[in-house]
Amino acid sequence: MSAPPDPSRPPDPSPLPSAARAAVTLREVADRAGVSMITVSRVLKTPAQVSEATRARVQEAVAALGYVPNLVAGGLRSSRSHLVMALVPTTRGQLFGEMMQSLTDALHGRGFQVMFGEVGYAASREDELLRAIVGRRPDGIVLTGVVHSPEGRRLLLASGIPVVETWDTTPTPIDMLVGLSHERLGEAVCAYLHARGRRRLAVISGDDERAARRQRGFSEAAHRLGLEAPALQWVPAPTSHAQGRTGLAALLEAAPRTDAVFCSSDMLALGVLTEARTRGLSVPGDLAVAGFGDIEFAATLAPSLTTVRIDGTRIGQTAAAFIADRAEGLSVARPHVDIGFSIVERESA
Amino acid sequence: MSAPPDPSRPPDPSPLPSAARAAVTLREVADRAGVSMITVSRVLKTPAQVSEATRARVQEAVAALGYVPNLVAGGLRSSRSHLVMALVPTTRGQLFGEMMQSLTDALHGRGFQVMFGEVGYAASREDELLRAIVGRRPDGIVLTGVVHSPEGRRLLLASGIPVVETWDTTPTPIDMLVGLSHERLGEAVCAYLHARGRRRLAVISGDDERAARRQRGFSEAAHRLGLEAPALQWVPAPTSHAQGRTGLAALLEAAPRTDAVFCSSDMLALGVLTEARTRGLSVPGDLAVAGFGDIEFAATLAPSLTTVRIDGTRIGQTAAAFIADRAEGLSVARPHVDIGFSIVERESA
DNA sequence: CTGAAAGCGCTTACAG
DNA sequence: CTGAAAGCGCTTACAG
Repeated sequence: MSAPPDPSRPPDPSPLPSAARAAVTLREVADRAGVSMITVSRVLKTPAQVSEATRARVQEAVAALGYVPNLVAGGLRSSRSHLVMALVPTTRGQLFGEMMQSLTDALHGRGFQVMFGEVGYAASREDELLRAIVGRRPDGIVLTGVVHSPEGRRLLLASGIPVVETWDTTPTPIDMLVGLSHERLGEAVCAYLHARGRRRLAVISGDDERAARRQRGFSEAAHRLGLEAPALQWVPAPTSHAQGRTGLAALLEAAPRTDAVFCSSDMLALGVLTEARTRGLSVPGDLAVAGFGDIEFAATLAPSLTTVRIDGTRIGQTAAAFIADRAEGLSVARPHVDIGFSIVERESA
Repeated sequence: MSAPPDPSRPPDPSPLPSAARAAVTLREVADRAGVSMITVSRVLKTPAQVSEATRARVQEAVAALGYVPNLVAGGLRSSRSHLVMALVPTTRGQLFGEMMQSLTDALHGRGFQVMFGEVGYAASREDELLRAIVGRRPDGIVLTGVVHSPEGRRLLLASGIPVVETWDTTPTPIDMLVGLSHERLGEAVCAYLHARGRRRLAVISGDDERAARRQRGFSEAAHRLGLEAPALQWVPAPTSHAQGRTGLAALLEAAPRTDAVFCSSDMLALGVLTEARTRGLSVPGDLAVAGFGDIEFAATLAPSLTTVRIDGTRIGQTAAAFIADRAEGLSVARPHVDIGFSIVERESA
C-alpha cells in the first residue's frame, strides 16, 4: 500500500534567481554605519572596545542589512576556523552516536562548530577524504579508529592540525589518542564466559578491523584457557539484525553444541536472541549471548543483554578537550588515553 | 567488571610543536618548480592546459613538498566551496542514516563534500546553528524538517544559498523541498488498522513535531471512522526501546482493551513487542503493532514488524540533485517533491 | 602555453 | 576609541 504524491501542495512559488544576489559584506555595513570595516568587526567580536554610540549605529546597520559575517574569509585571515571535523565509519548504527553528541556539545561550549563526515568501513576512500578535510584547514580533526595508510599519516602529520584518533589504540598514534584495546576486550569477554562455565564458544563478527581485533583477543584467550578454537562466523560490516539470525543459524549448523556466542555488535546479538527464541533455545540456559556496544535497547530486552560498554561520552569529551586545548595553544599533558571498557552483566550471559 | 587503562602503551612520543609550522602554500610550490602560482593552480585543476614538461616539474614539487591546496582560500576567491552542509536532529537513531549515506554518495559523485551537523530535537539552538552554517557560505544546505522561526527563514532566504527542506512538507517552503505529509501518513495507518478489524486504537509517540503530526492525522482519521479517540502516550524524543516498554505498560493501564498500537518509531515498536511478550500478549492476536521508519531489524524480528517506510535513499538523492543542479547554475524544474510513503505489511499488524 | 595584477572578505598589526 | 594599510592563499580576468 502506498500513497501517491499529492500534487496539490505545496504550491511552487516563483523561482528564485538562479544566480543568487551576492551576500552583504562588512564593507556595506561599514558604509551604512559611517565607520570603517575594522570598527564593524570589533562591534561583532569585541564590543567592549567600541563606544556605545558607535556600537548602536553599527548594530542597527547589521540588523537592517541582515549581515552574516563570512567565517571563511575571517578564518583565512586569522587562520582560526573554529571548525572541527570528525570522521565516523557510519552514522547508521547507534554505536558512535554518544560520542558524536558529546563531541558536539563539548566543543560547542568551547566556541567550536563540529561537522561530521561519513567514511564507510571500506578504507579505500579514506586518503581522498583526509585530503579534502585537511584542505579545509579545520582547527582539529577527530578520527574514528587509527590511520594505517602511510599517505594518510603523512598528510595529517604534515598538516600540523591537531588530530585525535579514537576508539582504538596503536603504538604509533599520529598525534593524540583516546581509545582502548579491542584485543584485551575480547580476552575479557572470553574469560567472563569461561568463568560462568561456558566451554564451547563461538563468535559472530563483523569484518571491520576493530571487530576482528576483538575476535582475535577472544580466540587467543580461549586457546590459553585450553578450550577448543571458537567457531567463527564473519559477516560484512556494518552489522545487522538479519545477520545475527542467519549467523546463528549457520553457526549451529557448523558447531551445534555451541553454548556461548560473542557478537561484535548489539544489533547482531539482538538477531541472535530472535533466532534462538524462534528455535526454542533458551537464553542463557542453552546459549549465552554477549554483545558489544551497550546500545540503548540492551538493558530493556527480555532477556536483557550482557554486553560490553565503551564510554562514548567520555571519548567525545576527552577528544573535545584535547582539540580545544591545542587550538588555544595549551599543551596536552597526557595526550594518549586508554579509556578501557566494562562488561555489563545482564541476563543473557 | 572493568579493565584498568594499560599504562604501558601507547608510549607518549615527543610532543608536537604547539604552534604547528605553517602549511605549504602555492607560492612555495611555484618557486620550487620555477613557474608562476597560476601555473601550479592549472596543473591541479585543468592539467590539459599545461605542457607536459611543466606539468611534470610542478607535480614533482607538489609531491616533494606534500602540498595540500587550501580549499578555504580557493573557495573565497571563486565563491564555490564545493561543500554542502546538512543538519539532522540526531545521529543516534537509524532513521536518517539512509538519507545521510545517499546524500553523501550522490553529492560526492558531483564533486561536493558533505558534512553533517547534529541539531537535537529542541529547536532552541537552531537559529544560532543556521547562522554558523550560513557564515561558512556552503554551496548548499540540506535541512531535516521545515524551518519555522522567522529569523531562521530570513537568514536562509537572504543568504541566497540553495536550501532543501526534507522529511516534511509545508505550503511555504524556503526554497526546495523533498518531503511527505505526516498527517496523511497517520491517516493511512489508521485506515490500515481499521480495515483489519481493529477498533480500539492507541498511539505511543515521541514529542517531536513530525511524530505529533502523524499522531494528529491518525486520531482525526479515527474520528472520521467513528472510532473512539485513540489513547495517547507521549514520550520525549528521541524515542527508545525502554519507552516502548513503559509506554505500553502505561497504555494498558489507561486503556486495557486496546487492540492496536501505532508507534512513532520502530524502536518504540520493538519495545512494545518486548513488553507484550513478557506479559503473555500475542502479537498480532491480542495486539496489533505498527511502527515507523522500517529500520533494518523490522523485517527480521519475530513477529516481523509492520511499519511505514520512507525512502530515505530517494530523499538523499533528490536533495543532492537539487543542490548540485542549482550550484551549477541549472534551474530545478520541479523543486517541490512529495515522495510519499508506503505501509509495509508484515506479521505484527 | 604561461604570467602579472587584482581581488575574494575578512583580521592583524600598527598608528594615532 | 577609531582607522588606513597590508595580507591570509588562492582564482579570475586579462594579456601575450
